[in-house]
Amino acid sequence: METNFYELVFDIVKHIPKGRVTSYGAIAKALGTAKSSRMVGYAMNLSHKHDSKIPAHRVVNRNGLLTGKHHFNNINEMQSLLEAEGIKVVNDSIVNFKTLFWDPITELNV
DNA sequence: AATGTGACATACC
DNA sequence: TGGTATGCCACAT
Repeated sequence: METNFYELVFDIVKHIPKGRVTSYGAIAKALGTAKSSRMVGYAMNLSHKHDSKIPAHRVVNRNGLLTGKHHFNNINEMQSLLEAEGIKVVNDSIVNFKTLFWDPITELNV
């Protein structure tokens, strides 16, 4: 089998509704490995290896800060993608992050 | 097997 | 308020 962890992460990220965002910790927690929040981001870094489209721009840290934008091809691209989804981003921070926050546990595991 | 690492999170100074 | 430090766990080497 493949590396389940990444698969699970990608699966959740791909299920993030358009115009919504979530945090690494939330995903990790949804996977049952709340402590591996770092691995979630790590998985995203490898997302480019996966042919699947991973909206990594919808995943930010607990502060709603676009910490991972530096890992994109273009730093501006992450914010542009978010704005394209209707998400307001100011100073690399997501506006109304708490409102736009999408909890995979609540949505996927009702 | 052991060591290093990290797109986080939390605590402390 | 902000930088530093540690924990944490799964993957990479």
